[in-house]
Amino acid sequence: MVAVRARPIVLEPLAAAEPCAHCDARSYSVCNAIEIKDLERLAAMAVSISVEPGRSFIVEGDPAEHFFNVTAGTAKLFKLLPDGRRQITGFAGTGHFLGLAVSSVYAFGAEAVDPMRVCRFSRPKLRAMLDDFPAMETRLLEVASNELVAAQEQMLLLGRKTARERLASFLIARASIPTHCVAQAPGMARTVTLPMTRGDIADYLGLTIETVSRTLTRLKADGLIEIPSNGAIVLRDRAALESVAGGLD
Amino acid sequence: MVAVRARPIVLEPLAAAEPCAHCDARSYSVCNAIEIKDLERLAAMAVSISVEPGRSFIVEGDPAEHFFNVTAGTAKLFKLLPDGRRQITGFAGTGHFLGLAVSSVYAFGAEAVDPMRVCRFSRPKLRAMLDDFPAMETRLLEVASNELVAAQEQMLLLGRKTARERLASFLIARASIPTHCVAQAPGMARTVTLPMTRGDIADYLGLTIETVSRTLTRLKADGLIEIPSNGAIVLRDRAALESVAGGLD
DNA sequence: CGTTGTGTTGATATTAATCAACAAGTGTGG
DNA sequence: CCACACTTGTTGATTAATATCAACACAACG
Repeated sequence: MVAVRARPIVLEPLAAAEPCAHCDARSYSVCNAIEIKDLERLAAMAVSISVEPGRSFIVEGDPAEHFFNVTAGTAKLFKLLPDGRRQITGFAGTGHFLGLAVSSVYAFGAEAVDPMRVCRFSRPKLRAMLDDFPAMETRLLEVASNELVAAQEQMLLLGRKTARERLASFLIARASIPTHCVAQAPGMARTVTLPMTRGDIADYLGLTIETVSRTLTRLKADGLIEIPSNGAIVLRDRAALESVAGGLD
Repeated sequence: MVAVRARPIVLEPLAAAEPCAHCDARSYSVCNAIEIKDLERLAAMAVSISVEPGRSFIVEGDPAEHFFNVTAGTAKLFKLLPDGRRQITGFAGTGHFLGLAVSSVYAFGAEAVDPMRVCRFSRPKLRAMLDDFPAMETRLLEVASNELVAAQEQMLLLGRKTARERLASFLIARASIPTHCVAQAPGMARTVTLPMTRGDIADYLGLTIETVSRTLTRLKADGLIEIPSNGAIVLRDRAALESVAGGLD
C-alpha cells in the first residue's frame, strides 16, 4: 500500500521563487490547503534566509520570536543537557515547520546540516496568518499530529530497540522521505543520502559514534547494506532491514 | 516564575455533568476557548464512557474511528514491538485528547491505569466540531504543540539520561501535574501519587522493573525521597531532585 | 605538507539487563 | 479464619550490551 502523502508546504517569498522542474506548480507555493493567490499574499509577509551548514538559527531557551518553514536543505533539532550531552529530536527537511511552541521560549535548538533556506515569520504575523487562513491552521494541526506520531515512534526506538534495530529503523525511515517532489517511485529509494555526520546519527539514535560505526559495519558485513561513501548508504535487502527495524530476528 | 497554565479542556455529555467543587465553572465545561452554550451543544455530540483499570480502549493498528477526551482518571499510551517489548509514550490525565492522528489507524494503544471516564466523539463529528468552532482547532493546535515539546523532552530522557536522572525527571514532572483544578499551590506538590505500577514506570522510562525499584531505593537512601507506600512518593529534597533530573551532579 | 574533522576498529569498563529468590499484599474458596 | 494462588515489588548474583578510552586511517583544506 502506497500512502497518499500530502505535498510539503513550502512558503517562499516571491522574490526568491524558483519554478520547479518537476512539480506542476511553482516550488514556493506547494500547498494543497490554500489558494495560490492567498499563498502569494501570505508568502509576502515572510523573509527568506540562507543558513550555512553548522549555523544555528534557533537557540534553545531564547525568546521564541519567529516561526520557520524549511524551503531547502536539512536542519537538525536538538536538546542539550548542561554537561553537553545532546539528543537530536529530529531532522527537519523541506516543508517542515519549526517553532510552533506555545511557550515564549524555544524548547529546542536548530542548526543547519547542509546549505539551507528557511522562510521566517514573526510569531504575531503567524497568528494573523492563521486567523486569515483557517485552512492553514487545519493543515498545521495535521502536521503537528503527524510529528507527534513520529515522536512516539522515536520514543519506542530510544526506549526499547537495540543498536542494530535503531540503525535499521533509521535507514528505513530515511528511505521513505521524498527528496524533492512527492510524486515518486512507490515509496522506495534504494540509495539513502545522509547529509548528517555519524555524530548526528548517534545523537539522534541515543548511541555513541563508535556504536553507530560498528553497527553499520555489521549491517554491511551481513549483506543488508552497502556504504559506497560517507553520506550515502545503499539498501541491499530492504525487506530484511524492515524486519530488523520492526524488532524481528 | 510560575507559568500561567490554561485550564484542561474537559468535555462531558450533559447527563454526566457534575458541578466542580473548586472551579468557578461547571467541571465538564472547563474550556477557555469556547462559549459555554456552544460547549454544551458540542458535548451533546459525544458519549461518556467508563473504563475500568487495565481495560484497553484504543488498540494500536485498529481503525481510528474515535477521538477521546479524558474526563477522569489516567490512561497509559503505548507502542509495542512484535516480541512484546513495550514503550509507554505517555500518561494521559484529565483534559488530555487522544486519537488526533491524521492516519486512518491508531498509532498507539491506550489502557486505563485507574478508573477512568472518557468522552468519545466519532471522527466525522470531531471534524464537524472543528469546522463549527475554529477556536477549538486553535486550542487543539496549542495542545498538540505542547505535547510535541513534552515528547522532545522525553526523547532527551530516553536517549541521553541515566536511570537515576530518568527517575528524578519523572518525579519532578509528576509533581507539576495539576491533580484537578489548575489554580493550585505554586506548581509544587510535595507528595506525588503514582497510580501506575513499577512496570509501567519502567516501560515509560525505557528501563526494567528491577532498575526502577533499585533506583528508587537509592534515591530514598540518599534522602531525596520517601516511599510511604506503593503509589505515593514524597519529595524530600525537591531542589536536589531537580538538579539530578537536569543532568547535574 | 601539516592540520583538522570525520570515521573506523580494538581493548576495556560500566551501566543496566537478565536470571533468580523471596517478601508483602490481595483476593478466593474451603 | 486460614491456606492458596497471584500480583507486585524488592534485592542479590551474574551477564550482556553499549560506552569509554585509545590508536589509527583518510579526506578536505589552508
